[in-house]
Amino acid sequence: MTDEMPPRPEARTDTRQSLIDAGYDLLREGGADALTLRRAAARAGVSHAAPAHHFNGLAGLQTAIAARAMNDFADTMKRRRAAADPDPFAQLLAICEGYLDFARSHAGLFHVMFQCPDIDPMDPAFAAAAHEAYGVLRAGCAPFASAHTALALETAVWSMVHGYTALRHGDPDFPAADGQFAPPFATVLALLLGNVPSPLAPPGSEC
Amino acid sequence: MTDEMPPRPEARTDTRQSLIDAGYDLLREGGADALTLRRAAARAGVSHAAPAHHFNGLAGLQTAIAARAMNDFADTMKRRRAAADPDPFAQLLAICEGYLDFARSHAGLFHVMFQCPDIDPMDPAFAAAAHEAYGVLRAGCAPFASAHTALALETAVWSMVHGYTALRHGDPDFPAADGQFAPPFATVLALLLGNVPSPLAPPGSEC
DNA sequence: GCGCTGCCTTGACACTGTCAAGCCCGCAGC
DNA sequence: GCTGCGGGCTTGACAGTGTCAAGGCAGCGC
Repeated sequence: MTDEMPPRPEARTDTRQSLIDAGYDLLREGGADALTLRRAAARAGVSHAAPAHHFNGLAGLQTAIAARAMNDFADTMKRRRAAADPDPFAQLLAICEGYLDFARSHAGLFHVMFQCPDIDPMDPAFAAAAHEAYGVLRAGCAPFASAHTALALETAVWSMVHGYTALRHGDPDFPAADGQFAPPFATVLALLLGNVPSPLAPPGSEC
Repeated sequence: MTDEMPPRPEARTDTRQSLIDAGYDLLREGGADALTLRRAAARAGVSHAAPAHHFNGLAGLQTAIAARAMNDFADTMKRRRAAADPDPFAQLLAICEGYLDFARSHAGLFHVMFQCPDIDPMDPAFAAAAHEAYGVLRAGCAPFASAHTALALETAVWSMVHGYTALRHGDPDFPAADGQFAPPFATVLALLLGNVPSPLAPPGSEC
């Protein structure tokens, strides 16, 4: 049951949206385990079985919430970018820090978006939001890539920031597997970008 | 597994180990959602409440399983490395491919190891196994790093391979957020390593 | 022999997701 | 106007879950 026009779209989207909002808040306040169909229903003021009429079970609700969260995620990155120095490296770093920031302050949402084994990544709304978020990162990478390295560079940066985030459970001060603390992300990113063959390479590195 | 000696270590570790093995198999066969205290207990041939005497609830069992899985994970990487060309880049790439390989073929275990919000990453057995796994990757990175870039490079590679894996849900052929398919990991890794200031840099690049 | 200490079972509880049945209200047709 | 209908939602039930309390039972020290 997605967005194709049902008879009375308004009433329909009303409780549907309430359920998404309720679940969103549960995840934001209580972490990944706080989301429950029944809790979301109660908070939205409907009966415990109402969600089944709007979503394909728990996984469907999680997917819808993840789509909304992905939009906020993209907004967080954009906001950070807008507040940063116009220098390309600073811009991309700001985007990545928005990424880290969102993961740290919304661990529950982040988990549903990226680590929940049940959501449907092919869901149109989720895919569109993910595409939007990916676009922010892609745009940030563009100044560093030539045409034929663009995809690889985007993949490298996206993987790196995601891995950096996920491996420390959303907490940048979380020690790595060997007990050491990771260097700041800027250092890691510079290691990649400082050496990428680029039309706009940041201030010369050691070579 | 906790190493301090209880009165009858043998009997104790017997069912304890059975529970870990049962849970391990459940995850391997049925994915992340297949693990249940009761199912593990049934498969181990004990009552549904027995696990509570050996682990701190479900999270404790998950942690113990994750520790065992982490050991197998390290073994997978070592095995790949051993079968690879002695060239440093080939060695590190093989390690990373072991990483990807394990994630793809054991998605349930991978989820418990890295994406389960409930396990205790400070658990001694888990931490030791993670340290061991991290050591494999660290050793693979060593030829490319100078003393003062080592930590950053390890972090970069570990983050990159983890992110690359996680973002495609364990399936290397999973399209990225924008529907495109990611370049092979070797390309991405080369983007980082191909230019890292290194005592043993692979075939010269543009600088 | 006795008591004790751990391992484990049994039984119960609240909570979960999901299904089937039915209520209720707005709408189309007459 | 009334009737029939269909979708949104509720109610009620079910199996399955994690966790707790109580107790049985075996092995051990005394």
